[in-house]
Amino acid sequence: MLHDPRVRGFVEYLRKIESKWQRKWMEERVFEADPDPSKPKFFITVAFPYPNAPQHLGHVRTYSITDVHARYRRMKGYNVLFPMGFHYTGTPILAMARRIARGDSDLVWLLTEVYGVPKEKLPELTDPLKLARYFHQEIKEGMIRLGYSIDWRREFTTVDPEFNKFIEWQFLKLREKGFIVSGTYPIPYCPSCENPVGMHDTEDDVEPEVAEFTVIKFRLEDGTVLPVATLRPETIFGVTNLWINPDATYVVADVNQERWIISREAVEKLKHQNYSVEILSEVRGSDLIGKFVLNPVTNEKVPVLPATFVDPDFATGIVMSVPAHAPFDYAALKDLKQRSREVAEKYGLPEELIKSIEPKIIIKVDSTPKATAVEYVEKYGIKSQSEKLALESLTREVYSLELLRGVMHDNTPYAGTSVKDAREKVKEDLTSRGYATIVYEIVNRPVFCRCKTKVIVKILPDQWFIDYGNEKWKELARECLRKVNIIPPEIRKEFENTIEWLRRRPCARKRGLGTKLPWDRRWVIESLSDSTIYMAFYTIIHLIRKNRIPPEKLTPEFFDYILLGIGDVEELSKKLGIPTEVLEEIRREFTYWYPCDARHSGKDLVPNHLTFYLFNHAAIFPEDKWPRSIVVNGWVLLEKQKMSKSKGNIIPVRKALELLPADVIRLTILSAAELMQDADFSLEGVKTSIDILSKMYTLIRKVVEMGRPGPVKSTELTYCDKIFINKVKLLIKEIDESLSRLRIRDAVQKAYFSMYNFVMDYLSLVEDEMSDERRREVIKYVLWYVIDKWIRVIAPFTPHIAEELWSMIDGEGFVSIARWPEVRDEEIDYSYVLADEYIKRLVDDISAVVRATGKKPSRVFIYVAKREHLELLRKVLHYISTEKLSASEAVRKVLSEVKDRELKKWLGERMKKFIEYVVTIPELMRDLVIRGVPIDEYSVLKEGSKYLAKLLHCSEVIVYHYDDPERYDPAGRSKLALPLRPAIYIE
RNA sequence: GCCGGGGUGCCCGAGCCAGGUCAAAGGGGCGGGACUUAAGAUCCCGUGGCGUAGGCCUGCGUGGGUUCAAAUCCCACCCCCGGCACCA
Repeated sequence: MLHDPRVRGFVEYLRKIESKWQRKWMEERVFEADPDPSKPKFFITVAFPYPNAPQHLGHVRTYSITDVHARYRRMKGYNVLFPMGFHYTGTPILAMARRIARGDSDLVWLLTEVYGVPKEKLPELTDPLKLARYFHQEIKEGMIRLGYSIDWRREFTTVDPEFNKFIEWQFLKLREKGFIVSGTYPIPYCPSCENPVGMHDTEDDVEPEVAEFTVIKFRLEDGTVLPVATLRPETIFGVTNLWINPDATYVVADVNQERWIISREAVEKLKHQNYSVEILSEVRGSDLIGKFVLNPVTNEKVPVLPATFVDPDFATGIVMSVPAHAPFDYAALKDLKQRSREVAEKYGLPEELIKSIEPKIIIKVDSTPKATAVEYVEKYGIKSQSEKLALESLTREVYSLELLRGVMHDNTPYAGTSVKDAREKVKEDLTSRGYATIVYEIVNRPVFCRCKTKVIVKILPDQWFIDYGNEKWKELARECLRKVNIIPPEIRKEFENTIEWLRRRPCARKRGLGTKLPWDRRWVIESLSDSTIYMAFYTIIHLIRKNRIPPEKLTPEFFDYILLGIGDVEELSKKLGIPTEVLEEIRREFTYWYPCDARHSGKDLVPNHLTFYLFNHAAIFPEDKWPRSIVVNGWVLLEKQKMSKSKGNIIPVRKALELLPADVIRLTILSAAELMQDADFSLEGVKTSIDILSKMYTLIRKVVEMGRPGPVKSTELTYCDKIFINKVKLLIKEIDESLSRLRIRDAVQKAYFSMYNFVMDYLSLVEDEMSDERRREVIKYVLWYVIDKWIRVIAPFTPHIAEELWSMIDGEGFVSIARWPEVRDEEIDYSYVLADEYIKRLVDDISAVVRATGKKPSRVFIYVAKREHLELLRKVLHYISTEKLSASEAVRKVLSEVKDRELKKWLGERMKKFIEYVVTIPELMRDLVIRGVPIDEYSVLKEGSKYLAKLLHCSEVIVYHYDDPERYDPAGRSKLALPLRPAIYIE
């Protein structure tokens, strides 16, 4: 398609004009916005890019939608500020640079082959900051070349010293309010890399799942602790014995001043979880078999028995056995009983002891005490503890069954308590009394780090958290959410849920770029935490720079005054040595622009960034500075496929721009889907976009070449002209409505495709009138009227071609800042809209007849009903819509009201037909009729008979009143005429 | 598991929140026609079934229900996609 020379030519043409207009916008500072109290302001922002790699089409969507929104508002008369910054904060930039330094071949391939980074640039990109700057520039260039209407004077990065001071202020504020807390935090960790591991750092991208285990201290007679790890502490009441792997190696160790026996593998893990562990000696698992331990809760003495399913690499390597409620335990017990003699001999135990162990039921399910595990194991015919997979799945089933429907049995102190509650209570009770402690373990283990080391859990001490779990803060966030307009409304629920989910969240790390915690400089504020109120910074940074205010003067008092209006200007001025005018100017700029009227982002940021955005605004700013609206959009697919690095099906912005003009890229993405849906970027779509742009361009050019129209009197307009003009007006109004709700795809469809079709339809109807000189002038007038509006309407979507066309019609200034062609409802003459609907429907009907009969029409006769009949219809429709009557009730009611005998008879004869017909009138037509929009069927068709003939491909259309005595009506069809539905005869 | 979103004709995709020309917008593909030396582009017609007069029948994941009337409302079920955090 792109090889077609004509397409190629048009594409080249577009590219040429695009750089031209981009240059002009820049030169004339069209998008630089300063406070202007005479205009309503609109401050629009979008999640800033993270420059650890170039951008691809997925990013283009969010920014393009934002740009359309910005441009639309600008044309609607708002003073629009659309700024952009760059997010350097965090570790991915470091990781990227390190991987390049290591010569990671996958990454090198991705960068050079997919993203088109020149090979010779790579060495430079091993420096994180240079890497960020490099991609920053590339991304910025892409944005400029895509025609985004950004005020670049306000650009900043999150490592700028001025920004650091701003974030310091934010964190001091949060801390003042008690929203920053410190504590410990368990995290998946690679002991070899000495780093936390997330999904991206593991082999096969597995997300390591950390779970909290309760470790209950059973004790030998000498007080040595055998710690057993469990997810179900409430089952402590059903313990019959402990399990130890006889073949594993255990150690006796000093753990936090107690003597513990744990598996050798557990030693390192405990150390990473802040236990002090000192190994005293080693023992074999088998040496522990047969010993008795004391259950700290029930004070029962239970034996230690051997089980092969016990994994020494899991938690402490010791397990408590609850055969009634744990399938593994029951299976192991069964195994043991089967070879009780052998085992007894081997470990010197009384065989009776083994034989005497029976599952102890401690949980009721649906009010019946049940040995759930026993039931399941028997039901599924599990033969031995070595059937690991089956037992794991049974464990899950038992777990959820008992969690959901289980209640503690009468033989426990928690009788009647649900399993769910009992679990918490027992845990709480045991830990507070020192009978238990907490150990974390990776539950989906083994998970391996990319370096092949097994991932473990580490507890980070003294971690700093943002406490999104704080109930008071949550209430503020909920309030903030209630006040904000969410587009599209469907995702509001997700925000609501997120607010409820959120708990405290680590907000600082030891590595990465960013701002240091002001009260503890070892920590760097993490990226999702320094990006929550930065929109405010856009409003002031350019002034900080213009006035050459050094970062050290950007004290908390400075921001308190600028952003919150706290403090005395004179005093502050004296203290900082900044003139009061300057301080006041900056304060004014902030108060003019803030709050943010629209915040855009992809839907991935709803459960984190966007929700944090609400939280932080609610915490720091007064209500009048809270966000006004949030706009969320879906992904971009490539030929229906999800874009992914591994598939290599990523189209970087740079490459897209090499192939296609910006307007085409924009239009393709914008028209592919409505906001929340995934937009498929396909060759097909590209083709369609180029196609419609070129058709539109050719058409408008043709109109322009006809020359400017001279003066035309409104009386010279024909019925057809007026229909066309009013249809266009209505269309523009609809586009406006769609755009105001950001139904961009719908707006695009209408602005390009519907508009083009309207114009083409009109042209085909009037083309043969062009020979008449006067008529030609009028048509030109109509067309110029329409293209003037048309060009404005497409400007938000494809601004470059719009500017070019605008200059072709000698539009004033830039179309980018021209007025939107506002259409007030009063300006639309709906009688023409109704007439158009009427004609369309009639044509449809006639075509249906033609099709059904197979006749080729030469003459078409049309018989129209009378005005009084239309009035009857109007009444019926009115009753249906206002009094909620059924069609038949409404018709009957109207019939009863008719005084005129003729009319009554007319309706009476047609009752059944009329009722059936009423229901079938399309919505738009129905509304227009109810509103009393006038239409004279006879004159509409009379005036339009020539056009009708054209539309129907027949030689003549003859219109009669249905009761015209002179009418030609061989088939007697005229009596079938109903209001707005004339009778037809074809020959 | 928890929480969200969704299942529409050959395909993509509107419509469903405010039930009524909804056989279901708009594309795409396919078939036919016009134009052309031809192809492409463009335009017209058709695209569930039946029908020689604007009609009828079947239909919007499955099964029920409410209603004069349901793709649209209610209930149950099945299936698909996304998020679940310290990662930007």
